[in-house]
Amino acid sequence: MLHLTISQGDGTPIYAQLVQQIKTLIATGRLKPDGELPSVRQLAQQLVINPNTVVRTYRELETEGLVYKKRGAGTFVSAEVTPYTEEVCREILGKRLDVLIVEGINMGFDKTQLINLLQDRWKALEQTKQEEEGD
Amino acid sequence: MLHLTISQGDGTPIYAQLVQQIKTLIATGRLKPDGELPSVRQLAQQLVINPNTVVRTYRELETEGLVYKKRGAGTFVSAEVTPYTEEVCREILGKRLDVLIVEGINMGFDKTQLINLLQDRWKALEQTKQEEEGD
DNA sequence: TAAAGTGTATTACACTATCGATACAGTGAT
DNA sequence: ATCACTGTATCGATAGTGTAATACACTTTA
Repeated sequence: MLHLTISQGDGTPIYAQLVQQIKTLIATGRLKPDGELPSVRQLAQQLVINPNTVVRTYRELETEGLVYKKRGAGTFVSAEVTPYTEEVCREILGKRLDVLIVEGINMGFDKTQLINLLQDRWKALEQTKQEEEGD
Repeated sequence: MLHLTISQGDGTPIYAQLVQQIKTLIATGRLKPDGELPSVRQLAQQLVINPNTVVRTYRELETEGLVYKKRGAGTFVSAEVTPYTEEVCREILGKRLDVLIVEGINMGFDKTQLINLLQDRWKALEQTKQEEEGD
């Protein structure tokens, strides 16, 4: 059973929380390509939310090419990670980096500090992956 | 007069677009500490939007400590950039970096590529700053 | 003090997002 | 064919968001 949690009442929508968590699971390899995700109803029951909310989560992930669905069978992690060209990926990530950089500068960070932070976070993310694999 | 533009009809709210643009102007030094921003009414007229939308923009910026307001006088760029401790800043930026890293991994980027992208964008941002100063 | 500028507060309203209830449709094992 | 499982589609209640209209209060300048 997947480690998924939601915080109700928090401003962020349930489906968005789930999208982010599942993305992380995929990125860190805890959800393998062609691995099956919980069914819409099962996950809904597990989290005590409406099946439609799970549907929306999966649709969002499908739009980004991270999962594919087989009607009547289930929802699975995509083997090919992304439907975008590398050029488009650079553009998307670049724009998001821009606003992050601006925040950083306004908070008094310099380039080196930001890069260090990035490296720390990357390491931490891989760390959690290792620990999970110890299951 | 500030170079501010908005795209109506685009999903992103006007006030959010303005917040981001003004943040960039501050981060790149094109708006100097204690420099005065356009008045609520003036900017509203310039962009053909409601003054309240500008009010919201400025309030957002004030909450983050980037500007301060003098009732009856105007809105100004803060001298001290941020009201947060470095620890809190790291936390905020770190969380945002986490989701960006996950996106990056899912798009097939490795750590080096992401750092390179970060450096490129940082350089580009400083570039535009230089150009503006040539006015 | 008067005028003309500043930001503030209140109210209204259209629009959208979010989530739930419920009925439908495809798939696969028996 | 049937059953039990998948995902799908549609509708609606509700709350929240984004923007506007308009009247208010403070400051500065003359």
